[in-house]
Amino acid sequence: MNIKAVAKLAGVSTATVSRTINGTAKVSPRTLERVRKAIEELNFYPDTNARALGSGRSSMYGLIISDITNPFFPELVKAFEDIAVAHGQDVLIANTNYEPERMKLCVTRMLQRKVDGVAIMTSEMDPALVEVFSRRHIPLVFLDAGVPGPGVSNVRLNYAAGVDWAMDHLTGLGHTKIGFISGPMRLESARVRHRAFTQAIARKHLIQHGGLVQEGNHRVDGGHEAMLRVLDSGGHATAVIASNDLTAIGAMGAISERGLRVPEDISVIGFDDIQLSAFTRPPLTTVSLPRAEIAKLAFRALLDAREKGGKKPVKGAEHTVEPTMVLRSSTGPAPAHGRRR
Amino acid sequence: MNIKAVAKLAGVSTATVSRTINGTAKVSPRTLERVRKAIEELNFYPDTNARALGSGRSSMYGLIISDITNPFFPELVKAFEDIAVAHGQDVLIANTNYEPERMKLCVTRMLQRKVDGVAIMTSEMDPALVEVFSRRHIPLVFLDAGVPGPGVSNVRLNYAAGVDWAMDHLTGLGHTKIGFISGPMRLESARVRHRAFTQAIARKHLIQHGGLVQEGNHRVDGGHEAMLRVLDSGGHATAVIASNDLTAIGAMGAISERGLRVPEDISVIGFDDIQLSAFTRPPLTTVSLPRAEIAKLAFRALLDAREKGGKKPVKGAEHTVEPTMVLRSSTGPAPAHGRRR
DNA sequence: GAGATATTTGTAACTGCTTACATGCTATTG
DNA sequence: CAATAGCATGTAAGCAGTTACAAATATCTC
Repeated sequence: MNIKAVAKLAGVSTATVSRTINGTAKVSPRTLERVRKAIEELNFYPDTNARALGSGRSSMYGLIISDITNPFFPELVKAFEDIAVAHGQDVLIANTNYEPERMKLCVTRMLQRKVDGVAIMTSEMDPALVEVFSRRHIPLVFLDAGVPGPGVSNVRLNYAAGVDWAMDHLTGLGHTKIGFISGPMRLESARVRHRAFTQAIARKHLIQHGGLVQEGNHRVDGGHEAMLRVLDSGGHATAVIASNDLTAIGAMGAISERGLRVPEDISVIGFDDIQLSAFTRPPLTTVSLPRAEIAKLAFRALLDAREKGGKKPVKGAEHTVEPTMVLRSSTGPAPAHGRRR
Repeated sequence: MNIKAVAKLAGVSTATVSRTINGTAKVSPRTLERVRKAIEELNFYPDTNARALGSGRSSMYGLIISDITNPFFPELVKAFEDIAVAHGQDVLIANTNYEPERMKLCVTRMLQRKVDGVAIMTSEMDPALVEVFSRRHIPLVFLDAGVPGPGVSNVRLNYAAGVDWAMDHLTGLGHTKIGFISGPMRLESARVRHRAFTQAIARKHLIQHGGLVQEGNHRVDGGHEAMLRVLDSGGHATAVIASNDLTAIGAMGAISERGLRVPEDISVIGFDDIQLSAFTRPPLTTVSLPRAEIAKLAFRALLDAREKGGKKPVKGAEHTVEPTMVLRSSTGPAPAHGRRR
């Protein structure tokens, strides 16, 4: 079952069949109808591999993430895939497992499959790899990393706005001793968030005890341990902002382990709004990063780079995604007389 | 950069290069070395699309799941992908979104890409689709669905053993009024679990109040509502088994909403052991379905079908995965004088 | 109605790799 | 040492499409 059979049945050449399938050139209504019917009758669909070989376009986008097991990603992946499928594209997903080493493998896989573009939604990025893709005119889009260049776009998260929002919320509730649990500081993305926090503190003219800022690892266990350090630091925190929801969940565990209550003794704010955060006890107040929108913008950036660019790569776009605040029950008024010990 | 360039540099034919890359035929050590060096020097890697076209094998497996956003799947997907990548294969993931209609689209995508096999880890299965694949000699593996046939394997979950385990645990703690929250009964997989529960009840000679079994939807909200119905049924449950962890989480929410405590008033057991279940309050006792093992068996089944089968499809295998009990803190002794109201 | 122009269709080269078959070369054997 | 077998390699025909270019047909203009 191939294009030749269709051509024969329709009484046209294979070129005409190809053209009607792809719409790459005008086909007269009469032949179009005949070809359509032949395709229908034979239940034909083209071999994507042959198509890719012939045209140089694989109809496939690469999507590189850290770890699908991290609850931040599934929604992103799904949204991306939905859009891609709607555009007749497939998606090749690759996990780096947070290992820069494994990133190379991911890149190789993408190159071998001749993907039409790659969304790199992780921070483990080696600038040398950008080169590899741009040399082959493969559009790239990053999540909050690097700078747009020829064929390279970026979806920026307005992290600072999210942090400001969280801070306003907390100070509005009377909190002044506010802790922060960062992600692993070796990641640029974690440093950005950390910086946003310290700037917000400065803007609010709050004095900051050193122990109120601790490093986590973006996972539950790291949040747990970091929170214990915050509690033991003598900073008398009445509120904590965690740089993602998993960290916040770990922090809440640590807090209740110490016999304190959320939010009566300590308020907690997370980041991301993973599904789970609606079902913790208490439900987590968090700054939502809209994954569907990120996916949409990322996909569009890749698509545009191809369409506008043609052969020559066009300057990539930069979009900014605004987070939104999701108020649930893990935040409340600062305790009247400071935190009980 | 193609195989011809390598052949030229190494001073051999393209056939020889192909053979050294794929190890499909003996190549003398001397030429092998020369070709290796040429490949290295040119930093060559073959175009997968061309390879697929030429050989008929795409080095790609399909993985059909319901919804990557369901916490059951990420670990499964990741394990499957890890193994596939280790075998030099890629994975094409498709979500059905629980819609049988969308399943067709998934299947078409798989066929167009000429996948070497498909793991169908979802219940929305139309037997007609099996035909589509088997006609093309594409191996299939199901998760707890259908029967093995030519080229069709199955990874079976010993759900009954898991339910028995949960029941033993609860009766051992003195519980006699045990509720069950099922998945959506239109799914075969949910019916299997439901059946396992009623059989276990019978085996234990427990009398069963009708209201103790309620239908959920495998999601948190369904568990929440179903649990409210259990509480209102007059069945005086002191323990509940949920057919997955999300359901159990919803149930715990409903319980505490009613001013009851887990596990002092009601014990709760989940199924799956999703990551999250370790971080609920209290941490959830659950029956773990080892996703990594499922993935491993599924992949192996597909691989074996190809290797053993050659052209003619070989009878598929059936493997059984045994769940294990994960004891955490959501289960405890039955309240001494029945449940307080 | 001839010539110019635009539109539709066909021809065939090309994509990069695999592989059946042919060929040449080196051991083996009686 | 000729005949034979076995091994390594080359030749070239696929695989199933796409697309540049040529050819054929239709439409328009004066």
